[in-house]
Amino acid sequence: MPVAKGSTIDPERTRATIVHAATQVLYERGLDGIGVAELCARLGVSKETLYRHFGTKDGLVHAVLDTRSDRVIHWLTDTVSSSGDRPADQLTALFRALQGWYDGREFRGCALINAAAQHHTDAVRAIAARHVERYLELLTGIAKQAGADDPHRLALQLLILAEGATVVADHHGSARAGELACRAALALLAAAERS
Amino acid sequence: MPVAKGSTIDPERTRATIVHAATQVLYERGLDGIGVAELCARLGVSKETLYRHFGTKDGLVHAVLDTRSDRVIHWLTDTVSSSGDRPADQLTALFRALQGWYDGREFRGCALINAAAQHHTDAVRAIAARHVERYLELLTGIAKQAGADDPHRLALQLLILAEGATVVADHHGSARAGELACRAALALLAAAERS
DNA sequence: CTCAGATGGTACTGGTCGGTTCGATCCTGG
DNA sequence: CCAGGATCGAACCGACCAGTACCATCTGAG
Repeated sequence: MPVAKGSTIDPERTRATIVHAATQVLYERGLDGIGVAELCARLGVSKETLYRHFGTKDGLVHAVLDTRSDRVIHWLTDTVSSSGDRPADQLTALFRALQGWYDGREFRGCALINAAAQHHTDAVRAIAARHVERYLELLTGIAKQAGADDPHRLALQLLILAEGATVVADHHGSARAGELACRAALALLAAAERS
Repeated sequence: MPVAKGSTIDPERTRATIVHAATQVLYERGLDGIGVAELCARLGVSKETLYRHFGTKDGLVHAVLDTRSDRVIHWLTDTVSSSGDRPADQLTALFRALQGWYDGREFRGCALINAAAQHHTDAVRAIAARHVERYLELLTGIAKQAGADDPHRLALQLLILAEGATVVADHHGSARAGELACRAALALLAAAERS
């Protein structure tokens, strides 16, 4: 069956489908933990199609990481923006969302940070750095809204807590990592608001 | 020159030398970023010697990670124990040491965490988990000495800060990650001591 | 002095992996 | 109905890599 069974020919959709499916597989197995052949088999796509859309395996990896970063940032942004105006509530919602992620069976740490550890190249590290930057912007917004005297400092501390909780949840398996990071975050927030 | 230039034949020493040199190279290049052939060339060792000592490349990797974990834990333990009895001073010394590490040109994040991201196998993950566990023990000692009502909770939060600072320092390049994590740690410590 | 063991150097192997190519088949716009 | 593009499946290639084998050479103990 040269063309996807019932689906119409639509390169954009094919590409999006590949990216979406590859995101899961590459997160689960690691960037180098699966070859292009097996990857294509999993995705139900021929190698030629994959290479026509992404050029190289690295091309696919970059596309996957870019869209993953987008999805994560949007997910967290939505979580925060739909939890009211109070910074404390926003942080609680954010860390609660993270905790839910940690509790999932497929949790394997932050895909972007992991990717940078695996492919220590400028391109991948740049994607990871940009992801962290956007994460920081989100937290800076909360810190500013809280009226912290040094919102950038507070935001960076919140970022440290969020990333640290992710690492600890991954390697210590503590189901409380998100909750404990949340408590710490609220304590820092309260201190910043008092001054 | 079949035997190392001036050095005596001493398998134990040879093994230790290989582990020491490989630790740096594998940290810098990544576990899969260098082949056995090039690795041996860098170490000034023949492949046969390497395989006689470690069996497989994985064997070398495990030995490297084990000793690296030992070194890091001892380094931090010494840093803490040589900074007096007050928990606040101990934490300050610990995070100051971390900040010094972050500032080094060769800094690439935590080697153990990175390794687990690269080789997502039971063996490597177990080494990383054990490393985190020992890290936590060190911090639990400080938390207990501080008289925290829930030392395990405080220790886990300190661990989150330490690991988070390492990640942020790696991917955000902030020279302040260690300092800001330290401030947050001291705030949590003070709160725990008050109650 | 001699011999066993440790080591270096080199060549080789079997397998895997990224990437290419080709022909056949199926959609879709005109 | 037809032409062009998208896709599949499979074969293929060159490179690289982990691991093995062999031998010459060196060290150190007795």
